[in-house]
Amino acid sequence: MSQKTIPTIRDVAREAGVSVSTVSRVLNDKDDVAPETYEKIQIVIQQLGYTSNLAAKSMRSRRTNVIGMVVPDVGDSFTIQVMKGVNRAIQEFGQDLIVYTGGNSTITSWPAREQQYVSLLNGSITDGIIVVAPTAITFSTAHPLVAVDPHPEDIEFPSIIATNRIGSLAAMEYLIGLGHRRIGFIGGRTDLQSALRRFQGYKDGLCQANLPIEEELIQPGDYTHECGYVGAQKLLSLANPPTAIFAANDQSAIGVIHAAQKAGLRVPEDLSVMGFDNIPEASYIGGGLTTVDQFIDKMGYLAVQMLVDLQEKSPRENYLHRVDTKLIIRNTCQALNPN
Amino acid sequence: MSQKTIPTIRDVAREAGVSVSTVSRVLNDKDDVAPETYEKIQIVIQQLGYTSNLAAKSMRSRRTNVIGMVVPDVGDSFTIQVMKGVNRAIQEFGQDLIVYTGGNSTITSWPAREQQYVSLLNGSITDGIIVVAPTAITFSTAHPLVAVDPHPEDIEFPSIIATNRIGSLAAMEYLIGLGHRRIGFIGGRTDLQSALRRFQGYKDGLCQANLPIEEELIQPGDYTHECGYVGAQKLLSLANPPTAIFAANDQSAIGVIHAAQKAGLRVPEDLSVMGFDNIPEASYIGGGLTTVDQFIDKMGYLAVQMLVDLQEKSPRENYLHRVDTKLIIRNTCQALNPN
DNA sequence: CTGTTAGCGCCTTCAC
DNA sequence: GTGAAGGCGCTAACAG
Repeated sequence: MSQKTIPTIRDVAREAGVSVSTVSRVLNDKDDVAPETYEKIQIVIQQLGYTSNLAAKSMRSRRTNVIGMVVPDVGDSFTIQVMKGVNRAIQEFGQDLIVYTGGNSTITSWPAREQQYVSLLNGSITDGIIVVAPTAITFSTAHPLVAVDPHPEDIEFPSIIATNRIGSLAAMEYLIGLGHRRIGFIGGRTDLQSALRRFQGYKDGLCQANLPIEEELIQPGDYTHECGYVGAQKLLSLANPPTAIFAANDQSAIGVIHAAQKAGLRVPEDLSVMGFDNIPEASYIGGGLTTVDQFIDKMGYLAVQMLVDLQEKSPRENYLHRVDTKLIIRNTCQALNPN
Repeated sequence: MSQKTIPTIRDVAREAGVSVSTVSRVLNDKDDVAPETYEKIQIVIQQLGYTSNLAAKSMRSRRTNVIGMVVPDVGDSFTIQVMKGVNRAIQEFGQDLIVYTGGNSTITSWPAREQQYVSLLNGSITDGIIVVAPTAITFSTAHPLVAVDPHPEDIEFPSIIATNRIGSLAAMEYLIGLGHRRIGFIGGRTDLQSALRRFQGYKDGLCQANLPIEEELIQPGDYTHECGYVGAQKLLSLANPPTAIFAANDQSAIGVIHAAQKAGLRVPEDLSVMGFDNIPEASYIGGGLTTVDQFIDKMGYLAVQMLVDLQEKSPRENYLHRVDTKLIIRNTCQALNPN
């Protein structure tokens, strides 16, 4: 808050005794500027503390080297993981990053606002944009766009998706391999693709082993700690309770563990618990939560990479990028002891 | 990616058979526009999927209702906590949020880039800005700016700081109250104000109890898990090892616990461990990490509140806002058993 | 090498 | 109530 008035390119020009365009040239390393002129202008820029106005700049020029990101909520753990990967990538690629989120929850629905934010940023401030968990089915933008974990099936933009079903299936195979036959499931937010596919993996896993899908073993959820806690309580109070519980994400798996502890059950001796996500906390829970890593941060990293690719080259064929999942075996699952 | 060409205000005007200025008026709910004209324009906007260009818009008008945030790293846990609070606040205040971080680590130093980002955003795209853990000592901006946990002492802008020293002192009083006399310390990043003040609290705590400050009990650190691990190993291999270790943040406290486990020590039976921050993971570590909550998210929330205040009213007196810390007693500290 | 001339898309006077 | 003109700060031709 030193100077109350922000210097413009014109101030620099006047001070340096040159024209605005010359200043613009040194600003963008364009054309050839006489070394002395260059020097002089640099000095003036320095002493005036001049910074080019992003708004004005991006209105005229093509490349801004700023990548945009539209997220539903900067506090969400999935989003945060993605951001970490994105952060890593922008440093590597020498880009700047703008994360946009709207708190202005007026009339419009989220899909509509999503689209609004995209066209707000992309092509004006940013020259490429990442949308996290988009629910909109189409975006109107002239600049590259990459979606991370999109909700709709029939999207028409490049996107990065996790192999949720496969990871979930692997988890089930592991549990079944340990001898578990009654496996409870805590669902995720049904409005998210990821949750649906994890659920599918659960069912496929049972099917594959010729085990029945029992309604009473399936609890709805919403990816929160609480739903895991509540769901587990219900499952554990069943006449014939499950010997293992598979939660659609780590957050709810933690809830399950807490519910088990509350009920006096030991994990994994009395109950095996499987999560999904491998969030940072996971390695600390009850000696290490067995879970499925879906490398969320890698998704963010890849998104940036795709964007940069898209900017350089023209659209490639490979529009859908799958990120592998991996079963992380820790200490919350154990073989069913035959009693 | 439906339409390849983005509609401008002019397209809307032409389509609706009015002038640009009229469209601008309905866009901003300015003046009086004939209801029918208003209606018609709204419809055209809808069907064209028009969104006003942020860059152009913010270049002309005063209020954008967008709050900016400049952060060193969107992946950093402190930053994330702050963002959570900010996110909560913007929803409440009906603002949008732009988080800016630069990966373009070219020539310039971080303080310089910090300043650059601020003037880049503020006044052009945003009409108020939050800088997290700024290291710059001054900013040139005409619009409100609030700093969260600033590094320098002699800042001249409104800021929100945690009462690090007091919280740290409380932690020490607690440990000493439990009977500990040899208390190890794992330091934090010395370039951060917070770390310095936590260290001060450690020393003050010892002083206050007439205990000596012993160099060998103090390990340098950098707020990482690893430094906690390494530091603890050194402390525990001392001829006369400490009975308690106070780490400058939770992350390193977790490292301490891991080192203790590795060394076959039980926490808290054989070693008490105290953290600082109360990050989400904290409640899961070893039955719950005893730590000091500095309500980081609250700092973010307050920052937004101050900003909005600053925008409405003129500068107030209360430029420095302290956020309380609170000792969170969990299960990693216990009374020294006299053996 | 450098200055001049046009705008980018939008908002804001000022007329009508 | 509405349109026309001017300009925000900047970059991209085009002249010199």
